[in-house]
Amino acid sequence: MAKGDRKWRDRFRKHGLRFTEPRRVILEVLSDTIEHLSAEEIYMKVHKKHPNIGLTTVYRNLYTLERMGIVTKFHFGDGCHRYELIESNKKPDHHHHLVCTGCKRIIDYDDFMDEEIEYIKKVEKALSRKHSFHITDHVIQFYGICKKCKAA
Amino acid sequence: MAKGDRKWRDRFRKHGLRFTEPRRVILEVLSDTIEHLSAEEIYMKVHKKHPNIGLTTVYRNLYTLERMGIVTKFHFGDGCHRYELIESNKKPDHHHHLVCTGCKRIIDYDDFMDEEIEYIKKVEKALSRKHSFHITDHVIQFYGICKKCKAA
DNA sequence: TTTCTTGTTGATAATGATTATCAATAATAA
DNA sequence: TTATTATTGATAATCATTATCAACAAGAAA
Ligand SMILES: [Mn+2]
Ligand SMILES: [Mn+2]
Ligand SMILES: [Zn+2]
Ligand SMILES: [Zn+2]
Repeated sequence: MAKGDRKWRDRFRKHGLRFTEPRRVILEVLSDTIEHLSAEEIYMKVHKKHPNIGLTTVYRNLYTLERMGIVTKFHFGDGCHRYELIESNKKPDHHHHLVCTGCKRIIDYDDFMDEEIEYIKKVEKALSRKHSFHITDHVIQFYGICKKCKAA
Repeated sequence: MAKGDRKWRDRFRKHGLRFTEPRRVILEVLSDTIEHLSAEEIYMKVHKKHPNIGLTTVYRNLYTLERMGIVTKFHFGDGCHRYELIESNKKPDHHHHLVCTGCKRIIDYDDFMDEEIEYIKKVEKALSRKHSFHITDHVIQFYGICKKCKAA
């Protein structure tokens, strides 16, 4: 087992789960990309090097990874869910999205997070108080037209 | 034709479309609710008084209404889309959402819009500049546990 | 090691939401 | 009236996602 895999192994173990080959490969695919892949797309990448791993297994494990807090599932308005590693060395940790309604490109950003975090904290506090609502998460997405689509 | 319907009629006409009975009924259902209904749920309400109107027609017209800028389609994480009149006398005009992950309740809010609008404007401007991205819309949703679910 | 228990997988079938087809019908224009 | 075009409802089809289930593999117990 590769060195870095030890960490994953332990993490799965803590949940009473096993660190299997399909899981390793799925995590590899997610770690290697900057994109926001759908289950199908992840499956295709997995399939190239490991044609024996099935689509069902991909779906199942994405759900597992979600429950473990390793990946997040998004919905950007095309007909499917898209997955992203929560901690990746290819992306900012917590970030929001710009979604181009033209070409469906998704842009990660975290460069105005100071203001955003401040705002979010404020709103969360006020909303929690007013509606007795315990906020655990949020989704912030801006839709519009990207550079390339504007030019075209 | 009822008085208020004249306005709708004209609005459809401007798009080269006709103000039909199914469309009238769908708009009626959307106007009368405070909820965030799915196509299926809208169909059920429509069906009660007009059993001849089909589900396909509901879907088709929701799409039409969306393109006309009369309704918005949301996705709150359960398996379907939910529709809301953009201008309603039962709801704040532009608003954001609190989504309870326990009971799936959706709470509209617009009571911190001053801060939010200010923040959104700022971020939009900065993002537009930095990524040459023309922002036309946004989605802001807070997820968490509502009052009732907390108590239970 | 052998056995036992339990998590995991892949193939397949099933589901559920949404769309495409298409012939019949209704509204508008000519 | 006639011609044109929009709309509808029934039906079948699609697409993403889940449920089933028997075969398999990892880890624990003996
Ligand atoms: Mn992202
Ligand atoms: Mn709402
Ligand atoms: Zn684009
Ligand atoms: Zn709740």
